[in-house]
Amino acid sequence: MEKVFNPTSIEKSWYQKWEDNGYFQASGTGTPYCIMLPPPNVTGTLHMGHAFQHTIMDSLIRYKRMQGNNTLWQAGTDHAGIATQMVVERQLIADGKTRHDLGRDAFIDKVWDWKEESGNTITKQLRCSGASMDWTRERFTMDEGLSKSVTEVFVRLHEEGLIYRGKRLVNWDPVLHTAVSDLEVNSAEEDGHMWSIRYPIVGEDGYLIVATTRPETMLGDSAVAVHPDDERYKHLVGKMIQLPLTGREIPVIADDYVDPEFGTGCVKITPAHDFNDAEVGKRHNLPQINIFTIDARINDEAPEHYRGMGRFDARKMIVEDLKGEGLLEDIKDHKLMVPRGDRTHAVIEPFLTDQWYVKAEPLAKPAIEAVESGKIKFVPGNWDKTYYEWMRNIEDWCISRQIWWGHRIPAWYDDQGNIYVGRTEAEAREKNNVSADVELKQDDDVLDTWFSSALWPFSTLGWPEKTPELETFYPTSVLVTGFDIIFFWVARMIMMGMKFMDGEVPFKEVYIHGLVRDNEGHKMSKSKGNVLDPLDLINGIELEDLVKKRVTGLMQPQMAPKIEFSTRKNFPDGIAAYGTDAMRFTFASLATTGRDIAFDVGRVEGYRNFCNKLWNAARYVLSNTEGEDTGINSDDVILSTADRWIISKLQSVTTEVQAAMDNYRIDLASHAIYEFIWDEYCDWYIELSKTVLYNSEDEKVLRGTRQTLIKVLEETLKLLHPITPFITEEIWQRVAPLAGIEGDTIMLQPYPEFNQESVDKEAEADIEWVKTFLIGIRRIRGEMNISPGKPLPVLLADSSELDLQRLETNRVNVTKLGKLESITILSADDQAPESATAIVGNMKVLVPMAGLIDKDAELARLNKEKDKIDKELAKVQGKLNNPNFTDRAPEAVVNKEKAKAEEFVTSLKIIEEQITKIESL
RNA sequence: AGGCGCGUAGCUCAGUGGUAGAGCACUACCUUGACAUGGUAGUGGUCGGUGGUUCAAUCCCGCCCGCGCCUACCA
Repeated sequence: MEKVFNPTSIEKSWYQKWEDNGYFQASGTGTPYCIMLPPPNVTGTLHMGHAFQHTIMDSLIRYKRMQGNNTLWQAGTDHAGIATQMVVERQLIADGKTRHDLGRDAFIDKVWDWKEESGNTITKQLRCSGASMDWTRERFTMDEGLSKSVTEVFVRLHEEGLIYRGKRLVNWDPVLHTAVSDLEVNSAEEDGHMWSIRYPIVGEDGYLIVATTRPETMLGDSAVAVHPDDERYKHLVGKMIQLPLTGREIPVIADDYVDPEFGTGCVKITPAHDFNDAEVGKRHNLPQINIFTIDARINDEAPEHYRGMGRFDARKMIVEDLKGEGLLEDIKDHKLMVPRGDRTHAVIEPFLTDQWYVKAEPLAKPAIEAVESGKIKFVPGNWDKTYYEWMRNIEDWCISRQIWWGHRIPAWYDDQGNIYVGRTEAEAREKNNVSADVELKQDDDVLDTWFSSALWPFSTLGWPEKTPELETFYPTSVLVTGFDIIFFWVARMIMMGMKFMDGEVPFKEVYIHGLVRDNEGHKMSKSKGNVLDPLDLINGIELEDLVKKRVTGLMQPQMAPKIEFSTRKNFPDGIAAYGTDAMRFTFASLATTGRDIAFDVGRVEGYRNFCNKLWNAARYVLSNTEGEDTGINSDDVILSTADRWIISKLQSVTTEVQAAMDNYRIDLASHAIYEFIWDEYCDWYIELSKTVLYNSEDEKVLRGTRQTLIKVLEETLKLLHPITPFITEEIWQRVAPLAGIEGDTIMLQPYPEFNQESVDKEAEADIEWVKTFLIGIRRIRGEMNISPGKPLPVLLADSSELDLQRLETNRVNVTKLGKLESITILSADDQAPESATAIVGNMKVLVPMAGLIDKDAELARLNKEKDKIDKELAKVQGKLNNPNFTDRAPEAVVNKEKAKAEEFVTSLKIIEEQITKIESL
């Protein structure tokens, strides 16, 4: 083995081997365990969020697989309608073309080409992250089977009246020329103005003043509303208003919607361009006057000289014109919430169109109950509140999109505009008795991408067919996803799953993880220039390449210098090739529930070092066992105390890791293994094993230590494998034969189980004694500035039988590891020389000071120790002197405190004696 | 406006009703035959503030301060 762990050379080949050998496929035996991969955008690339999420899922899947479950990790990608179409359209624009130049069929061909070309990027990158998903079952939301599911669901919902077509206001993206759902609109506060406009009253001299943030919509006003109880305007209700600039007359109406306290208490009502106004309009039978084209330009409903103008230009002109007519009361600066499309960032326009909707409430009801009843559990639990909040106030879902890339809506129209829905055109005709000579035209629209995503848990398993996979793996075990798509995806999967799988939930648990942010807690984004690419953490990147990557293709090129500066500052040496395992371990250790993670590259480095530590431990083990007699298949061995101790400790860590994994606490699992490997196995056990391997001549003892080194390492590798698959496989391949284990891969080995028989409390206590002894010596060395290599004579005073017994079994250990020259046992009568002291229980470990130790330094050391114990003792005694405590606290707690007090008193006594002794020198 | 969450060492974060922990960073010493991507020892915290419950609160409850997110919004 190489001296230094080199991830690149290790990781190369394993994934291919695993995949080629079919290790990722469900075994067909054991309890079914299934995770659905949240399908990434087929034309996308891997980002930190994926890497984080996939680390969690892969750790769970590998863990469950090793435990003997029938595990399926369902792979696949999403067609991501709008996002993908935009990418291809952008490519066309580069050639000076639009999709309309190509026509629908040619354009869709082009998108498929692009999907083929780039679609493998994401799946290749997924493989780099070690994700053990079943590629043989890979699905795409627009492949044949899934498209069939989509049609089936649409038709069935339509038959039940749960999908309908309606004309109403939608969120319209004037750049994309499509409707989008509420969820695809993000509102944010922006600076704007509030214009107050005078609306003359017909037949009177006065006017009403209305305030608006969107003066251009006045062209579509149908009324002015006041509050019914507003005394100021009561007399005007029913009168008419001369709507400026249009020549139209509109009524004054009374409606509770108006807040009399706000502004003048008069509101212009524009039912075709505002969601609230539409409601008011409905109540008062007001006409909806649409004044916009699909580009949000003024249409022919408006006075001629505004026609064709963009909405923002029209706004300017209208304000000017009002000013010219003396109808502009005033203009104030005003902050308002501006809705923008999440893809285009264009201001979304409430727009009157015909769209398809899913009636949400009947579907939401059982979906709410599924969570209330505990059939679906959120982890962490508090996310159910978010879910309920959304589901209980759910609005009908607009599912039609006026784009080309997606599942075309299975509805046909005749020339009278009648609608016929069917799985095919033929079925649509048949069901509705439409004869063959009537010409039908299919709806041009496609479905919202999330419509097909909502079916993912059962469509990928073969629904509507009753496949064995569906039978076996539905309901799936856990869904791992970010809170940002609870509404987009999780809620809709639950609704659709309950609906089409006979009330069965799509998954039993939903593990919600946080967002991956940069090391300062900021959201990673191209425009901020703080994006990390998981592949760069794995493979490394030179500074210059990193800078280049971050500053090219910026929407705001003026940010480039700032980004370059911070990049050079944060990564002066670029990024080292830390490897997949180190990256995964980092994500695992940060995977605490319910919290975003601030990703610090320093952590990755630390865990790369951990990999190196493990690597070198393995190197030590192998170099001392390969070609040696390990007695692996014989009982003719003697286990040392240290052997029995580490085996016992292995049981604890196994329990701890399993408990953590079972509770989705991958962070705790990774910490437990980290500590075991570094702090127990490497720091203590390997060091203790050296005293055997380098000194013992007893073959049985040697065999015992050799086989313990091997066996514990082998088990530890298995414990760790779900988190860091590559390094564990690489080492395991060398270690397993020595451990007498057959198998082609660590992946399919049984996961370690707690074994009561291996628990050895006596050995644990013995090694604790050794540790205390050695730490005491090291402290004296460290604080007295005694060189680590200098052999020390040591005296033991007040030693008990047990101490002496432990000394005998561990004499070599303490001598070698403590670099002791000699150990002398003092009897009660012996006069101890002036010494530095360490305390092991009731025993004093003395290092004579002659020529070694500085008096003042030792006094300082002792006094520091004394202060510490004084404080602790005072605390404990305070408790014990409080009758409330001794009376009311549980006996066990009181006894514990008493024991502590005794211990402190003893230690204090020893230390005080020492202080007196040394002071008198 | 409503909801959720966070505030623990310089930084990033665990944690527990009963002596505050880790990684990184920092200080000193050490190239000892797995590993300097290392070893040994050490520095560092009134656990945001304030009341309450309790024998005992960093942990449970109330209020306050600061920060973040989500949902819905008054033209």
